[in-house]
Amino acid sequence: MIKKWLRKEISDRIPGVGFDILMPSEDMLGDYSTNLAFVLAKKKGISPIEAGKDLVEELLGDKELGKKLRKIQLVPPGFINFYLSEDYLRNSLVEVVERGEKFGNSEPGKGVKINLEFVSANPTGPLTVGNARAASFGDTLGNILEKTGYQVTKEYYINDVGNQVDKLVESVKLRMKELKGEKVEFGSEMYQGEYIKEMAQEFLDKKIPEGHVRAWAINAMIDKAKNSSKKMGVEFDEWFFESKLHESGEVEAALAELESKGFVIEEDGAKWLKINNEQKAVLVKSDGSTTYLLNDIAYTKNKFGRGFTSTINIWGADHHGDVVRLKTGVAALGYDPDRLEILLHQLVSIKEDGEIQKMSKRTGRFILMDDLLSEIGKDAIRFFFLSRDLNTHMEFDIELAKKQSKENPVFYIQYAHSRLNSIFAKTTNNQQPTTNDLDLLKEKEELRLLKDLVRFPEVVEGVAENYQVHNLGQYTLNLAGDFHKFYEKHHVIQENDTELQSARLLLAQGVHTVLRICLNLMGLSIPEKM
RNA sequence: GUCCCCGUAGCUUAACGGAUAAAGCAGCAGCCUUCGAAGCUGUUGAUGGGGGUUCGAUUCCCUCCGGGGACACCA
Repeated sequence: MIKKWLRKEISDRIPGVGFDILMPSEDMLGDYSTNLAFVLAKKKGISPIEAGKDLVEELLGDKELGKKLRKIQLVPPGFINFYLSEDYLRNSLVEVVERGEKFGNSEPGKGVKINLEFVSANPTGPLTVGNARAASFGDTLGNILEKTGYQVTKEYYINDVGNQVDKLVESVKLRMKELKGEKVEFGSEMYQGEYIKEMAQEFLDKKIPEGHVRAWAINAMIDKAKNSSKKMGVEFDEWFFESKLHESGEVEAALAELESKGFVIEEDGAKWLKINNEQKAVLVKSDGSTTYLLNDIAYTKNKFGRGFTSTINIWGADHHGDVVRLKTGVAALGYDPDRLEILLHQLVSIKEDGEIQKMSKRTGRFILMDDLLSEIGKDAIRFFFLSRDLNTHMEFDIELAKKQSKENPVFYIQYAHSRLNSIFAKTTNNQQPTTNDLDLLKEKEELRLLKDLVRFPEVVEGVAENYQVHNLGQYTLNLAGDFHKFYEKHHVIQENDTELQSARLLLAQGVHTVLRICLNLMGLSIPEKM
């Protein structure tokens, strides 16, 4: 990890100064650089060039540094640029190939248990595009956290209690009556989707007694969710039922604890959680039933009780108002609210006839994850979501998405991987790459690829810290692009130069390895041929 | 009314407060007699408006404009 190493080398020499290690976009400007001279200049009241001079001279005098760096330069307006030595880059390639799929594994998360909760859609309808966004993101974030040493449990919370499920059950029962020929009023507050009718028909065929419709309906919805998730390439470790919290008395216990600690006020026959001087939120309704808030507080306590160091919840942005409430509740129970991290993703809306429509399970207006999967495919969907920031607002135009799926950059990445396979398949003259002739790797495109590979562990650790999962997608695209450029210009297979072929084969293996790791982290398939 | 998010090239998106704002698609001009043209090369083209902080602002602050979302005894 060059970045950390540089930071240490610098701060050891100049303690007490805050600075950044940057990665310039232009090769000319170095592989890494620092703005330290600007910071120092300000502190001392001198020019950045003046301020950086001593440090650069000191660094240049250090022979140890010279093993990794070939050049250190102080350039106007005051950046200090570092250039990696070619030998260092070549030697790193050996590590990539030797570690294989484990390359980039690290341990900042060692011993930390994370509960990563995502999708958690109400079991009242099929999963939709919005859920696909959370699924793609959550699954990949989990994979990356695991690669950096965290122990991750991917969890799906099922709200199998409350108004919404009651309505679902009611809707199914009504449709069943309707199918039996009874005249029913099917109000607009009922769930309108076709799947309700299908369930009703199925339950009639199976002669499910009315008293069991509830359990059957919930189970059917969960099965649907499991199925869709699986097709998206997401396997949850834990499906957690809200009803469990009620049955075990954990909800009541949480309430009692909040009350005893003085955070609960009673008003209008309901019980409220004090948020601050102006705000309060209902915990127990006047009819005695509990709200999602109290349930969620009990749920979070339950997670901590299960030994998780922290919990990361991925929610749609429409729940942003709930963040403060839940954190307040959790803090009231005496937990550090920072142990509860809530990531919000902006909503995915549907564009229909040029109009933006809000998706709603109740009205039956939504794009299903399953439809998307069959029309566009898992890889294109996942990469579509993974290459965008969570804060990006998306208007999903399914026609456009279908058109664009053929041009989805994911194929660009997979193609690079297939091309590598072709190369390996052609080198049947059983030549195994050796590490002897790596000096032969000196073309611009080769060095570019080496730098990409060296940077990979930093990208992974970066995402594990800042949750900017799309950085990985961007990195992978970049790596694939650099490989395509190399491929056009230089040949791996060299009939008359076995040393060069050997060196390039090793480079090809390095790229192949990292591409596979990236594709796996993002849950994308790895076609050997295309 | 209060709060959150967004506004970057014709379109979809990038850019820890850093250097000449980066890609893909679309457009234009080229490249298949050597590992796969799902590729490569060249080219046109952008930070919504106005202030401020800073050595330096797409990024932070204020304001205006435009868009999305939340402000329930629904979850």
